[in-house]
Amino acid sequence: MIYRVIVDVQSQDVDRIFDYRAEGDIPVGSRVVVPFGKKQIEGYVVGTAKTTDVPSEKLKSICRTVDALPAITGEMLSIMRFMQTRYHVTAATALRQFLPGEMRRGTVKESVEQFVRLKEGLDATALAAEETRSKKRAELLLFFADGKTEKLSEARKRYGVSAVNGLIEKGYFTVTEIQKNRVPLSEASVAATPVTLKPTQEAALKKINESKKRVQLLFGVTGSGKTEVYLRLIEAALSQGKTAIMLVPEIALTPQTLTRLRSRFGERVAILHSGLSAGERFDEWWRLRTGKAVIAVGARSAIFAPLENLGVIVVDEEHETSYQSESNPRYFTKEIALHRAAYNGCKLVLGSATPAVESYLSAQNGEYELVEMRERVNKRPLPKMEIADMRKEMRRGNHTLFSSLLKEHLQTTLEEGNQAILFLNRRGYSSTVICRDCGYVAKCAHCDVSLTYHKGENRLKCHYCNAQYKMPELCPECGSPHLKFGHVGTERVVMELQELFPEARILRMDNDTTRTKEGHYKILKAFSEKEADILVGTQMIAKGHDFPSVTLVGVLDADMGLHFSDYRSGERTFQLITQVAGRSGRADKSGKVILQTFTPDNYVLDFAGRYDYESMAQSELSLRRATMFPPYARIVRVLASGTDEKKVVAAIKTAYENLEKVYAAHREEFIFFQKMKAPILRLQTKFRYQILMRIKEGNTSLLTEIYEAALPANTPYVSVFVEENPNNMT
DNA sequence: CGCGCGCTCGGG
DNA sequence: CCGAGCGCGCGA
Repeated sequence: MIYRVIVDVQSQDVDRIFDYRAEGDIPVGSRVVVPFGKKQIEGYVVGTAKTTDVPSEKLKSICRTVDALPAITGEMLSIMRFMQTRYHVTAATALRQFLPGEMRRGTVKESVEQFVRLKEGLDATALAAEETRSKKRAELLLFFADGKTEKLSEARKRYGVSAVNGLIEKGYFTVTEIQKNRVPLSEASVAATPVTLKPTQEAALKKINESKKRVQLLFGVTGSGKTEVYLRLIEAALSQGKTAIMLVPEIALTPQTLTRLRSRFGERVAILHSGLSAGERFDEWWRLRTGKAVIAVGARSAIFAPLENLGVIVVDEEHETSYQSESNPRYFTKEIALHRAAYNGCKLVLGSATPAVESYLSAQNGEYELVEMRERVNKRPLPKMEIADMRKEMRRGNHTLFSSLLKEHLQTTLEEGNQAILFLNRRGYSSTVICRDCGYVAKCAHCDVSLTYHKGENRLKCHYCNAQYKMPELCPECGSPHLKFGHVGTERVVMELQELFPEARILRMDNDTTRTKEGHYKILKAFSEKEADILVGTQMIAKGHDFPSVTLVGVLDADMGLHFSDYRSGERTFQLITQVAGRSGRADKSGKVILQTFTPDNYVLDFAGRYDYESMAQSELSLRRATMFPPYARIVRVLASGTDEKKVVAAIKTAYENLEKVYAAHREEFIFFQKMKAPILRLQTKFRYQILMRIKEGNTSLLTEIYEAALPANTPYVSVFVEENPNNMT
């Protein structure tokens, strides 16, 4: 029998099928070891054949299969083909998404922790004296002289692998294995609390179930109880013997979400996300692949969960940009979800309080079913928003970060024993350090960006590559001591806030305070247990947390982002404000939101202040239709990046020459076509040049031509790739 | 003249 | 991606 094999090498050069022969019967989807060139490598059987064009002297035999059960299902092969044509990634790259990394590396043993100790009755001191040839061995023996037990990995780290293994071989040590418990959050398996559905939830469920459409856009205001609708849909799928995937954006992967699922579905839920240890990830994957778990929950990559017979796919907070992968393989999670839904004949449910306008348009077109939930579960009105005009504040002589309106409300909130959240989308103390005398700006040595001052550590940090520098006392250019700080960050907000309210207990939550494992969770827990009065944070505090005592939300710079030239900035600002506002007045207390801005009459703020999503969407869509931006056009960016600027320029030139031919042949399909430096020329020591295009929407063959023109410009020194509607244009 | 590195090519 | 084969440039 001839087996058709994809070798597990992520390179365009070997992205084709290789034929092998083998005795016996190897199921399609099996991982196999095959001879390839001089070496043996892993591959995937993607098909069989009776004959082959390969001359028989070249044809080699499969060495062996790797797993007891084929790792790759028929559906995965179908997704693989989809990804190959849609995103022009290699088959191996696509297939890798389906397997936990530790499975490919064969390091799955991690669940077992090995320990060593000296064998009983041995005299370590005497043995050490005999080890005259190796100092390491002698030290090692003395370390264990008191009979202590240590992790094998730790002993190897301290005394070297060869010394430890040598003495184990000599029989001086006993090695024991302890099985680690790896079911994450297993303690949360509480019995389900039956919830009665509110009429709006009931109606939404009914509409989804009766709809003939594949994609359901569940548009529900914050607090309308979308999660319960998801749970019911999942429940219904399970009762039909089917499986389910629920995706949440990275940041919303809070223990709350997981606990809720676990408490309803217990051990049938498997969690797939980056926070798990290698062993945990493998175990969860295996439980799904073998059918022990039937619900996969996780961020973007969980769309590749090894489930068969899907009954529903849920994408929560569907507007979140984290559903778009920004590194290889670059894919759109919702497109893959749609492919899976179609393959399984099940529904794809996209949920949001502020859908992406693209999705909203699809709903208006009738492509998606629009399911609305306009009422909050607690029947409370959405918190009232007030706009604080910071220009007036300035004129009145208030040069602080806080408007008088916000100060007043903070005061009363604190007096009433309630909590407040202040939102500012910039971390650190100050985002720029400028010399008043010569205009010098502190810049990163590896990136073309200015450095952010972090007062706590008294250091300058690059937010793009994490490089750190010490804060100069004098200007490095002219020696002036007059260094001033530019834009304010969260760290400075906390300091000024503390001066204003010396009694208040303030917590800060941003990338700096959540760096440690579980730091994120700890801060949220502390705040929800009322260990603090005010929470100051960036983006990450905006998502789906439920703090019953929060009655005030302040957005310190509501117009930030509106000044970026990104075509989505208006929509994003609206989404962010709506989401932060949703943190206020969740339980029985009514809430208040204050938007501080220098542009109070901006239409986006006006729509946001009135929670008028439809008007925002209509106005955004007509603007984008007029200016030919997504969803009416597609932005395609070809980026070349590498450390050698000359080579990068050469590569972008090659790509440009190829693309010019495509442009010439389809001029009427292009709205824009230009070669240029990337907005940030250098990032993490790599130079970046780009070709920016905008093409009319809906021409997939043109898109293919663009990929095929651009990708051959790749070299070993310059990576050239294609991005569609990129989230950030740095 | 010899070696080393960098580029090209093939892998079933 | 990785190793083999080969050509060219530099150093002894």
